[in-house]
Amino acid sequence: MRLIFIATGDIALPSFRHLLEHGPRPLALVTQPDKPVGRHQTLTPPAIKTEALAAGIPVYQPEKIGDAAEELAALDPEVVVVMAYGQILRKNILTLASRAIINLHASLLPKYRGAACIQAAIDAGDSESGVTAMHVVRELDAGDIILAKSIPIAADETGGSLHDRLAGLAAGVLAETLAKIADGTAPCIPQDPAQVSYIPKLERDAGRLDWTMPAAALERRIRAYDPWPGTFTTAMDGGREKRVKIHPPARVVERELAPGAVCCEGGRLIVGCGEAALAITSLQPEGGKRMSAADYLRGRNPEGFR
RNA sequence: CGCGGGAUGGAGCAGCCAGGUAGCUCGUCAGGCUCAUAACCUGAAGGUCGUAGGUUCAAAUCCUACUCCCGCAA
Repeated sequence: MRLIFIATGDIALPSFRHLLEHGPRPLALVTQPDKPVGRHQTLTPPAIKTEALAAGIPVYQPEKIGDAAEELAALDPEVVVVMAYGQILRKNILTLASRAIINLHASLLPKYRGAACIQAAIDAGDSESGVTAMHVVRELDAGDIILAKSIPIAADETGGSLHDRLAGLAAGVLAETLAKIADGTAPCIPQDPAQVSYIPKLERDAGRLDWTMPAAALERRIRAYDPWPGTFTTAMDGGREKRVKIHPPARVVERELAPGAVCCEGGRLIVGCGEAALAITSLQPEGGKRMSAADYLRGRNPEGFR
């Protein structure tokens, strides 16, 4: 089967490796251009690009994918697989494949269309998530479903752990989907419009914790947004307001505390919330390293979080 | 050279601006007290103050360069 793989995010790595090991071997990888990353703005390639080059797969990195349509069409693909690419696909890409263009999405569609689907499932307190394979249409994540597999969400699940598990699950979903396409048994199941939800891309400040929210919701958010985009609050430290990252795990405890008010209790840091309170175990002050709540409290006496 | 914070016994911090005996909260070790403790009391060990220069009678502190850690931004 002649196949082109279009992906940027690490969530696509296991699926890509599966193709390299078990076939069909991709004709090409299309991924986002190398981007400056980190404090020193080092130009960094997507990890999947590095793996593709190591495997001898041709790599395309167009600024706008539409610009590469002709080159890709020349490869005469039967199937195009898209996963966490990061660009909207225009019509000249949608019509590239002679048999099917499919997308792997890390949610149980039609729930959580959009970029932040993994975080959304944990944030909402769902008991399960999964990977959905669908046909790609113009509207984002709205195509007919071919196949979906689900996995339970653990009580201590983080965005990172779920990301990794869904990445592994996706490889199996892809293999089955390709098999169905190959033998012509791939279904086209329309998404139920009544069940559709859309999760917009997380904005820069989405990780700021609002202490007037119930502790249970904040606990879920701290897990959901770890490691990306992360959650944080601010505290007065040395006469300045400084940002403090909050890491999981946090635990809901019953205390009478005003939202944002802080108290220390046997090395634990307890913060009042809109409903109940949260025991923080791990955090990181601006300019410092990640440390335990007990360490954080040793040299400081926080008046409260905002 | 994108912006900024930081490096001080094992941990987290103060001291630096206005140079002059290394300090706080813990931890560790020893002893005491207690039926008991992440309780309390007493004592002890443990630091070339990131590195290299410079200024000075004298540098954690002032000046210069460098290394490493981190937040923002992307």
